[in-house]
Amino acid sequence: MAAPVGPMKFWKPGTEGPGVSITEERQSAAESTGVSVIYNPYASLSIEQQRQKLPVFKLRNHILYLVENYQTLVIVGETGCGKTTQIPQYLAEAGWTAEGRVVGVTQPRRVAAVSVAGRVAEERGAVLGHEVGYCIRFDDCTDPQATRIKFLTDGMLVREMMADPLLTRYSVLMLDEAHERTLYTDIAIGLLKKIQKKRGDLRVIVASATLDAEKFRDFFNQNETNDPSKDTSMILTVEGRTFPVDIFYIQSPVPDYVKSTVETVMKIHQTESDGDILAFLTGQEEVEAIVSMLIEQARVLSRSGMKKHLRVLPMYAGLPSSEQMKVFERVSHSVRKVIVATNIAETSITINGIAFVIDCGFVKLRAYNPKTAVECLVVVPVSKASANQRVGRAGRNRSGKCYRLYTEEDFEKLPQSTVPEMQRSNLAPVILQLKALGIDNVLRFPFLSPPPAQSMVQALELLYALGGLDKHCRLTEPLGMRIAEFPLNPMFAKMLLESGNFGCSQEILSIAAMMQIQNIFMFPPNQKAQAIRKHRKFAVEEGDHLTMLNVYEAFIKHSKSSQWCQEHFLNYKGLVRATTVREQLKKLLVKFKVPKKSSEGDPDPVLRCIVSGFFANAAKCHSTGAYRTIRDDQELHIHPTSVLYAEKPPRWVVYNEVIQTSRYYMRDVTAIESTWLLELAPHFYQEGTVRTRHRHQMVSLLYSQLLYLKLFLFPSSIFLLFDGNRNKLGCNSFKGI
DNA sequence: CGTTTTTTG
Repeated sequence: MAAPVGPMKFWKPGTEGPGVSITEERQSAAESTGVSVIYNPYASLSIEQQRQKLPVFKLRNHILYLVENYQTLVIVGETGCGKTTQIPQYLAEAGWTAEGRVVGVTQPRRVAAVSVAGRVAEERGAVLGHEVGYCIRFDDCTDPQATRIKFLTDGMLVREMMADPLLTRYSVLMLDEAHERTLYTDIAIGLLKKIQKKRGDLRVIVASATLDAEKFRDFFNQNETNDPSKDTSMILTVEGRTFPVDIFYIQSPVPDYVKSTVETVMKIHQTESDGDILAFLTGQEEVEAIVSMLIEQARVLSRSGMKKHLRVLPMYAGLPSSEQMKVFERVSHSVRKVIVATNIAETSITINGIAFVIDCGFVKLRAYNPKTAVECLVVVPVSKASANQRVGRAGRNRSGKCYRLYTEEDFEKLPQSTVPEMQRSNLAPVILQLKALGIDNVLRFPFLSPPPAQSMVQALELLYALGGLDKHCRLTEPLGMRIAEFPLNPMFAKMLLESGNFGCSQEILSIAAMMQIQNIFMFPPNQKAQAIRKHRKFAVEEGDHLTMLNVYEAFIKHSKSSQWCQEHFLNYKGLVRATTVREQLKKLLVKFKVPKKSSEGDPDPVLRCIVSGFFANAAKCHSTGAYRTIRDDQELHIHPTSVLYAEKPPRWVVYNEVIQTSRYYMRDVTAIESTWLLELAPHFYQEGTVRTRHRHQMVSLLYSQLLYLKLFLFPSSIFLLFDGNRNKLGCNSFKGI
């Protein structure tokens, strides 16, 4: 096993060393997405024979026994063990779907729910949507009478609880990929724990990676005695079926992982036999830089007579989908594919045929500063769990190698797992959702990982300001309940609900829908200037909201033509999605009897309506040329993607969100009149100085949860990025009060 | 004056 030679030196940790052995690495590699069913080495066997070959089959009766006797089962299912497709079927065969009951399986991502449902339906010889179905936003493929095994996104499960708080139709719920700790998985986990107390018959199966198994078991265990025979939860491990992956570390730290990635790719290409390469980087810019460097080097190589060619492909979420599809294309034997990707390739997509993985050791994550209520994107070291997940992207169809561009010593210093999303998110939608589910005292909600107290305060303050909560922190009727019903952030929901009063619900619907889609404007690297010129046609001086409205209306006027989109460098799929989102939102407005009206081209009511939802996000331009928020005097700038960027800056603006990268940037910005703030949010802004008196009011709310939090808790000022950061989490969390 | 990790309802 020759390591690459030259400036890049790797070594494989020996079994005697401090490092983990290869087998251990594989065991701790997190589970794959449900898309893993693509690869099937037993395709020539009958479906029944294939099912029996899966590692999980040997444990079929054991699993059924445990589900029968324990309320919660934590399954540590390694990659390729077959748990996602098989366990629901075992349960159905054992009678858990008798008398109209349903076995539900949740997935964090839509595609996974659909593809696994398809595979299971096929195995059962069923038509998808009958006995086996799936339910994701915009696509309910189930039959209320016939469906027995139902795959759904965890977000959908939380939504279902609004109609049926005890999930009475379900006999078993399996939460797949729970170790990913996505926001909705965590909410579902807390809610299921509560439901189990009222429904002793409900069974929960948590599918997780090794690392978190005990945490899940202890969380669900209702046994308060020391007698383990009374435990209500249990762990079961199912071995996987993957190929060995050798891990190599770099000998000494590299100053520039971009350069090192390029060098490592070239070394692999020149010294290793067949097999595609997957490199993990942190962002679009890095990916594109490496792609062009590699193409350059590959040219030099082929000129010098190298027979084997390199096909270099970028992969990130912002890439047009036609470009994304290229990474799945098969290439001839004389070509080696190199895919340079962001963390999209870690869980969201699975590429077959990867033999070599290069891991730069960093990841770009969204984090939330609970003190300033600003989200930021930060590049941080990956967690061990992520690094192992990256390793696992090789070894799916054959043995492989993983090159880590950091030392083994540094690997050991990495945090065990990434901080759960719950602890690095804006909690306003979460709190509202919980309140709508009847959980009034959100402080006592069983969070698997409690979020920072300050995030709670921010969320409660915002919801109060929007009128969704009253001064006792209770959900208001009907406003609060209605805001919660929208699948949107509360500010958008409030804006929509107000749109009837401004006589512009048509326009606001289009704006709200468009704002949910990222990357509407596309910039193909080679035609960037041309694209910007085309985009300028839609721009208006009022700002991004009305610009997006223009785009949407033009799209409709041109009969939703994909060709028209291409000509104008617009994201066709995104625009189609905007129309779907708009339909869904429109139904809710009809339900709440918001009159259908148009301002007939008058921008004024539309802008005022935007302010009625986003008044809290107002900023003023100062003589320095920089903006500052009204709430906190925080310095802000207009994001370079805004149409107001490089224009004469308007004195007052509102924005949808702030994102901190190199500076604090406002995204989706619209010019407003300061008088509108006083007019439309008199409870939030005072006349004269336009300073907030909101906080003042909040502190006067006796007995409110908010006051409770404010008086008793230490405010946090540090971003919580890693679960391992015990001290910081300890002082910021409200657990135990 | 200088840019978007990734999901989900």
